[in-house]
Amino acid sequence: MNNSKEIKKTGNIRLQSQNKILMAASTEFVLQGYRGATVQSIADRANLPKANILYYFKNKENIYHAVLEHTLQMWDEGIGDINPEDGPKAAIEKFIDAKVRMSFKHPESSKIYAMEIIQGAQHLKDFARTYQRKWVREKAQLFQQWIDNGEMRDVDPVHLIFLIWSSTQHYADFETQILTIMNRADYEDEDVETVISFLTDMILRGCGLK
Amino acid sequence: MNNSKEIKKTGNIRLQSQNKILMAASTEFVLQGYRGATVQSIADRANLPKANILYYFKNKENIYHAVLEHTLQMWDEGIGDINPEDGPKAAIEKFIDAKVRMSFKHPESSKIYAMEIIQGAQHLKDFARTYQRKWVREKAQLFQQWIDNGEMRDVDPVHLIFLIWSSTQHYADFETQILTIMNRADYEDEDVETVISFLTDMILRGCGLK
DNA sequence: TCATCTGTTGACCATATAGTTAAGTTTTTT
DNA sequence: AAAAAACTTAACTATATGGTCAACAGATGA
Repeated sequence: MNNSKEIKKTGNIRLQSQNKILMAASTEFVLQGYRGATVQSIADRANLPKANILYYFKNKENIYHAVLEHTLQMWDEGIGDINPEDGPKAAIEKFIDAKVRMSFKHPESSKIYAMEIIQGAQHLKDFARTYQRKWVREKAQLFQQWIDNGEMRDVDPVHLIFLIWSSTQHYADFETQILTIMNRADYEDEDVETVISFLTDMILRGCGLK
Repeated sequence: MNNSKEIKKTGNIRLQSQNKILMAASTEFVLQGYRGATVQSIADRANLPKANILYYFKNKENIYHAVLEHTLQMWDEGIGDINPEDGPKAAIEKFIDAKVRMSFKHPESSKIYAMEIIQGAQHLKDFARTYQRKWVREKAQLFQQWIDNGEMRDVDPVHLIFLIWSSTQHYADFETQILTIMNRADYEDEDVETVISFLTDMILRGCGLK
C-alpha cells in the first residue's frame, strides 16, 4: 500500500508533466507543423524549461510520436462502430453522430491527422495499410450486404465511407475557414446538433433511407 | 519587333526559372510544410543553386506568397460558377463536376490550401473574410431562392456548400490515405468519373433533386 | 542520517539554415 | 565593339535549433 502510493505519486508527476507537454506539443504541431514547432516553443507553451521537455521525451521526434499515438487513439475511439444488427439507417446515424462529435470535441487531433495524411502519411502509412484498410473493407462488406438485401440503395460503400469521413472531419480541419465565413468567433453547442442533423439527413436520403 | 522579341526572350527565362522554382517549392511545401521546406531543398528539386533561387525571390516567404497566389488562382478558376439560370440541379452538377476535376488535376494546390487553413489561415484570413465569405453568401442566397420557389428541398445552403467542398477536396487532400485503402498506386482517369457520379447522385438526392 | 532514485535546469555545442556578397558569365543594348 | 544589364554561383555569415551535460534539488527508503 505504502509502496503503491509512492509509485502512484511519482507516476502522477510524470504523467502530469508528460500530459502538459503533449498538449502544448499538439498545439504547436498544428500551428507550425513538425519542423516549425521548436522544442523551445513547446517548452514555452508548457511553461517548462527546454531541458525538462527533453528529460521526459528523448527528442522532438519522440514527442511527435506520442502526439500521433494519442491522435490515433482518438481516431479509434471516435470512429463509432458499425454493427450488423443496427441495420443501415441506425448504423449510418451512429457513425455520423460519433464522427461529428469527435470533430467538434477534438479538432486538434483531426488536424494533426489531416496534416500527416496531406504530407504523405510518412508516419501513418502502416496504420492505413493494415488497420484502416481492414476496417474499411469490413464495413464496406457490411454495407454491401445491406444493399444486396435491398435494405438500402446501391451506392458504393467505400465512397460512402469517404463521404462521411470528409464531410464530418471538415468541421474540425477547416474550423478557421468555416467560422470566418459564418462570421463567428467560436462554435456553439447547437452547431454540433445542426451539423449532425444536416449530414444525417443528406446522407440517409442519398442512401435511400429516408 | 526586335525589341518585343528580346523582351519576350528575357521574360521567358525569368518566367521559366520562376515557374520551375514555384513547382519545386509547391512540392516541398506540401511534403515538408513551410518551415520544413528549406531553400536548399527547393533549389535541389528545381536543379538550381540556392543563390539563384534567392535571386528570383528575395526570400523564402516571398516564394511561399507566390505559391499561395497561384493556389488561390486555381481555387478561383476551379470553383465553377453557380448560375441562377441553371436551376438547382444543373448548378449542383456543374459545381461538383468542377470541384472534383480540380481536385484530381491539381491536388497540390488543394493540399497547400488545406494546410494553410488547418494551421489557422495566417496568410489567407483576408481572402476568406472578404472574397470567400461574399461568394458563399451569394450562392447561399441563390440556393435559398430555389428552396423558396419549391425547386429543391429545404436544406441549409451554407452547409450544403461545405458538404460539396469537403467531399470533393477530400480526394485531393487525402489522396495518400484513399489510395492506400483502395490498395492502388495512383488514381486513374475513370476514378474522376466514378467520384463525380457518386457524389452528384448522393447530393442531388439529398437535395430532393433525383 | 545516509544513499538512491527521480526530477530540474542553466550552460554549452555542433549543425543546419536563411540570407548576403562579391566575383564572375552571358545576354542585350547602343 | 563597348557598355550596361541580367543572370549565375561559390563562399561566407549570423542566427536558430536539436540535443547533451553536469551540477543541483527533492523525495523515498533503509
